[in-house]
Amino acid sequence: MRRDTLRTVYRRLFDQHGPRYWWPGDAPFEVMVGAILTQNTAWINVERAIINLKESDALAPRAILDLSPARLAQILKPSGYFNIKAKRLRAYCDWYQAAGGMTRLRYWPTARLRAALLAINGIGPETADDILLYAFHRPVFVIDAYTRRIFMRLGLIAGDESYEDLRALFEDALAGCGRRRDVRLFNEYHALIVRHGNSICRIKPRCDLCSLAQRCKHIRKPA
DNA sequence: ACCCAGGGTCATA
DNA sequence: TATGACCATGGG
Repeated sequence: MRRDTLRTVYRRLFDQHGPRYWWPGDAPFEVMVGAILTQNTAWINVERAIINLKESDALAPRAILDLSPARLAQILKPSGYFNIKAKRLRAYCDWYQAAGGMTRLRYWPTARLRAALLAINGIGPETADDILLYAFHRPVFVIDAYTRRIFMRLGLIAGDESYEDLRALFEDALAGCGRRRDVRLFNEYHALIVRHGNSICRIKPRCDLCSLAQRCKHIRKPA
């Protein structure tokens, strides 16, 4: 994929939606929790679960580990898949705390950090990359379902590439402006993709971005 | 009454 | 390695 193509798409998205100021939520640990809870789930429901955690005074690894599995599941209920997610969140906290939290992990090189995240049960490539980019500020490009859909519709990818192939594709094409700027760009780019996939592209048959290419197909099939 | 959402794992073939 | 079942709530 050409660098200027990706930058053109970025500019279109940015002009259309403006800056996103991601990740929604503040502290790194809250980002991590959100990344796990948002798996195949609407963000609004994740927010409710995070509010529950805050109200239970449990938005911290130690506090989460102190909760019973049943109690944690109850707190996570609005985010769906609550039994699975309780287990995954607990597994994450186990690792996070054993590793010494941010004060230690911030010195880990990205490759090691990524491998460690992927080794946790319930943390797949997208969740790991969300955490790497938005909590650890590492220059990693997050690939999600929207990324595939939008760029497939633009005719820029086939759509059946592996996660790693796509990630390398985007990173290689976009990186190289310095670590700090790469992180900033990857952050905004993924946030814009989600924003776009979330509303406009789903509602309007042909949005401005999609008319970049002629192959704009609807997400919904005609009834 | 559908469809789907900012995925990931596990069991089969 | 490649599909399919499964997890589950809430909004449109």
